[in-house]
Amino acid sequence: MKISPAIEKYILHWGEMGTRWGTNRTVAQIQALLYLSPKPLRADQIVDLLSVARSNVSTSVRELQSYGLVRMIHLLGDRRDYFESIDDVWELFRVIIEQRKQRELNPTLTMLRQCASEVEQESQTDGITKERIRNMLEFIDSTNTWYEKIRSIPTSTLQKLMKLGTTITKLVSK
Amino acid sequence: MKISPAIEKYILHWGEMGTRWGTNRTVAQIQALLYLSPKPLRADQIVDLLSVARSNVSTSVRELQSYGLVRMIHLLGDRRDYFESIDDVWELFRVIIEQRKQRELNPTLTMLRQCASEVEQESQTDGITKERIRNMLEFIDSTNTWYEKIRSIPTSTLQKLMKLGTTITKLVSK
DNA sequence: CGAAAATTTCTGTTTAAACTGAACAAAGTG
DNA sequence: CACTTTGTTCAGTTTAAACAGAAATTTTCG
Repeated sequence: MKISPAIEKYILHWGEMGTRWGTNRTVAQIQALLYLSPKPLRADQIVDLLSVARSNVSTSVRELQSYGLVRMIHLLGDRRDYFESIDDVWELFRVIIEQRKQRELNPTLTMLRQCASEVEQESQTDGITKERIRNMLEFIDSTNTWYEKIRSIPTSTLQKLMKLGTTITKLVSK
Repeated sequence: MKISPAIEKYILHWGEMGTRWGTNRTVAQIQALLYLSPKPLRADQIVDLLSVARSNVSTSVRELQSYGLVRMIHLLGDRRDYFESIDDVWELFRVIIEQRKQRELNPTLTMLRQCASEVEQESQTDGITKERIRNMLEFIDSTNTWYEKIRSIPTSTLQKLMKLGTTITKLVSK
């Protein structure tokens, strides 16, 4: 595998986006590379293609595996580790969303529940403040339960739902 | 306004989450503070409450205003600037999502379209790679048009839709 | 117009994370 | 069982962003 100009552009962009999505550049670049690669790649190949340190690849790949975005595989008669990314885009984003739920939504929900209950005892706290905490809790709680319903829906159904768009709103408009 | 233990917890948590959402700690903390505050606050009050430098408040508040999350207001006979956050949680998240669309989705879509067209000319690039770029483009394109349909739906309708959950899927299940 | 108040801009420092390279460990191979 | 290959861990360096404090600017008002 060689990096063509178009592929390079993809990988570089993905790396930048990665920093906005809670990982670092290298991790995102490796994911992009593995996603685009028609064959699984070895660590030393990633080193060559992306010009990063061997140790960096080792830790980055481990991170990607822990997210469930990348799998390690082996070939018969070859003891080196090969890596491949999930290639189904829907599955890819399911995994990412699931991770973000675990790391962001759940802790926030816990915090808000604590705050909401603690703040009720605080007589010095303004009623508006208390209401806003309740509102935020309710909102995060809604998105959470919504997501928990949505995540089990098969990809094909989700695709159809997205195509529907605003057609559904007629059902609940009144 | 004083910072009670519960409010402090909220603000600190929000600050941490902010770093995962593309801004820095101070910006997120200020937004949290303004959201919880029953009255608009001045820069010097924010300095006291959060223990950050005046200059830091100045730039952070500007950033929040540029996002459209915070408004500057004035009181009669008082030339100092007061700041308040959007207090409707749904509106809050609409604005955040809109920003992220501008900063992440749109540029990615542009990049993918370029890549998809460029890569077609590259005879050295594997067919699988080309297909994966097309798939990613299609996916991002779908989420984009889906969002553009969704964003104009009034909050009340969205709330009802979210409550529906998986009930809708029956409509498209076959 | 000049002083005081309020805010912004700028420069240097701090901080946290990413990254490298070397040392180390483990796993085959002749 | 030495030697090579492969992969991991660790300590130190680099880098980029956040932040503080001072200086500069703007605004207001007597």
